[in-house]
Amino acid sequence: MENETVSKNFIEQIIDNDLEEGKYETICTRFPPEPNGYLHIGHAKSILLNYGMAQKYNGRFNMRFDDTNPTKEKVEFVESIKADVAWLGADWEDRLFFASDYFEQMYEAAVKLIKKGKAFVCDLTADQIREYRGTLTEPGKNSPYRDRSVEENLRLFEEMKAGKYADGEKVLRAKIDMASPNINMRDPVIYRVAHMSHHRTGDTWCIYPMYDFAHPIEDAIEGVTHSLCTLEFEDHRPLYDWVVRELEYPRPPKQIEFAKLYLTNVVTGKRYIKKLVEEGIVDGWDDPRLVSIAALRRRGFTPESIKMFVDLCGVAKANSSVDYAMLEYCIREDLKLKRSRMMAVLDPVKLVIDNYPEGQVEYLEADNNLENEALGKRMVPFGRELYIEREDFMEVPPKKYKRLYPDNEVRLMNAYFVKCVGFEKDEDGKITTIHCTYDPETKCGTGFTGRKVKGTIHWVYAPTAVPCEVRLYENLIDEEKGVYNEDGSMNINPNSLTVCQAYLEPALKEAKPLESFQFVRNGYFCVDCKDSKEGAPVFNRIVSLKSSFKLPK
RNA sequence: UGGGCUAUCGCCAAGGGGUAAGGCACAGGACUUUGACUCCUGCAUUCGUUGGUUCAAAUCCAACUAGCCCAGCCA
Repeated sequence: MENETVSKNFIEQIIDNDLEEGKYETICTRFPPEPNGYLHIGHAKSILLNYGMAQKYNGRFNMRFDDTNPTKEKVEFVESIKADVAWLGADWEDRLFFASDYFEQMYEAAVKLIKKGKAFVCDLTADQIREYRGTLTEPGKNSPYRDRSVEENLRLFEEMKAGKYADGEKVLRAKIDMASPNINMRDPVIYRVAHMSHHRTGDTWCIYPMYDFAHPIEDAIEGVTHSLCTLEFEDHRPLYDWVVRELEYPRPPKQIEFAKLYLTNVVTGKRYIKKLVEEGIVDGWDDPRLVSIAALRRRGFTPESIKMFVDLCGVAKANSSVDYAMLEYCIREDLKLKRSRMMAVLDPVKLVIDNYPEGQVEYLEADNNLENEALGKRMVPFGRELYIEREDFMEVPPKKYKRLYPDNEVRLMNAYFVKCVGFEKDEDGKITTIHCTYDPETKCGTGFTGRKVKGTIHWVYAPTAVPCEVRLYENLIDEEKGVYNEDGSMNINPNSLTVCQAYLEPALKEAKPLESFQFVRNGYFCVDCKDSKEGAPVFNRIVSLKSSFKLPK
């Protein structure tokens, strides 16, 4: 129903059109990563876009590893990519494919091209091929091997396959047009020799197809109808179409390009992440300050929030960089109704209720989430000695300050009104203890309306408080200066990670890895899936709450 | 100086001849057992620039300008 007013993006318009014209009965999309690294937020856009289109049009979505270059690929990446895609909720059902499964068919396709006189074996070296290719402004010139006979090409290609030639000695090239203004059409290499063990096919092959040749074939074999990829492949589309046409596929797939997703103030470049890891600035490619899928998961982002984010960003063909605040908005929006709101004190100072009986403990009822009854209630211990947030008390309050200060009364969330009657300092002037009196009449839930207070603060009962490590993350990058300098260095924010020794209410001790909560006024937190040991969990701050009152420092 | 693509608010982004949607961000205000949430209100006389066609142009035409991508036997 919310889609009624939302206009269709350009890809949906193309699909609508194709369906109307009867080009395809049902559509099929795919996510085709090369297993050569970890996935990040940019891949999430491609995954959710491809999957989303298949869903929307009741079509199919394939998972396919584009493993045509054994020099760069590893099985570990296959597993991590599958896990990330599944976590995001893109369901490929039983359609998990590998380009390497099609090597035989690709070989046959190459032979077909040779027989049609559309491909030839070339003996030029890599350097020579580059020279012959021409430049952006000058046309290239034909390879001297371009006019070999079909028979000779067939024989040579067969020998390439049989392992008669060393790496780089010969390649198979498509015969198109060396004078094309599009460099991709200047007799592109479509097969190269690489004596290397492939992570799936082992040593069966020593020739491997190039992306431009392999990709359209993969799509065609699987019956992909709309092959969605990023903008840098626009120039490759004529070649994609050429391959599909020359190979005479009956229902040719169609390549559609969209702009990559960039985020402001984050580091996505692999070599930069490597540098950050080496310098010890982050603790790995899944450090919660990074935006790899694994990092976002570890930080506490949900698949739903990432889906919302991708949807909000939209799809278009203009290069753009989305404000990080948009991602933060999405996770807040996703978590606010479905997670419990707990009390945790990040920077504790002791509060003593002078008129509360020493040694007495009572259990107070608290809603886990005021707006979501389904999350239920919990009992929170309360007594004479509490911890409250250091910033919730000020000896000399600034204007509009609503929290605790001498003679002011506030509500202890889920408990009673307390009034500040004094405080203690150490020799450095640091507040050590705050003294209050409480009013039993004002107990939460009794419907007391006798008087009102302006502020509400959170607390934990000191004797049962759970000490715990809490990590607060901020932008990894100094916002003012941008990510990179001309010299390739990065503008790292020195305060991107702050570790607090916090106190949690007892219920939080039971939190499990990846479980997330809202800590009242401190934001959303998630149990670190890596660093949570037995005893108290380690919490990562996912995102802070918006705050319209800034404490003067 | 070759080819391809792009240009609408601080950031995304609709709109494709009939007089600028929406979201984020931001700023006010209301409400409040979180200074959160929620709820109101405000936020492009103007669509890269300049001309042209038209009763009417962000939308059509022309010429500019700026940005991104392409010269891997990477994907």
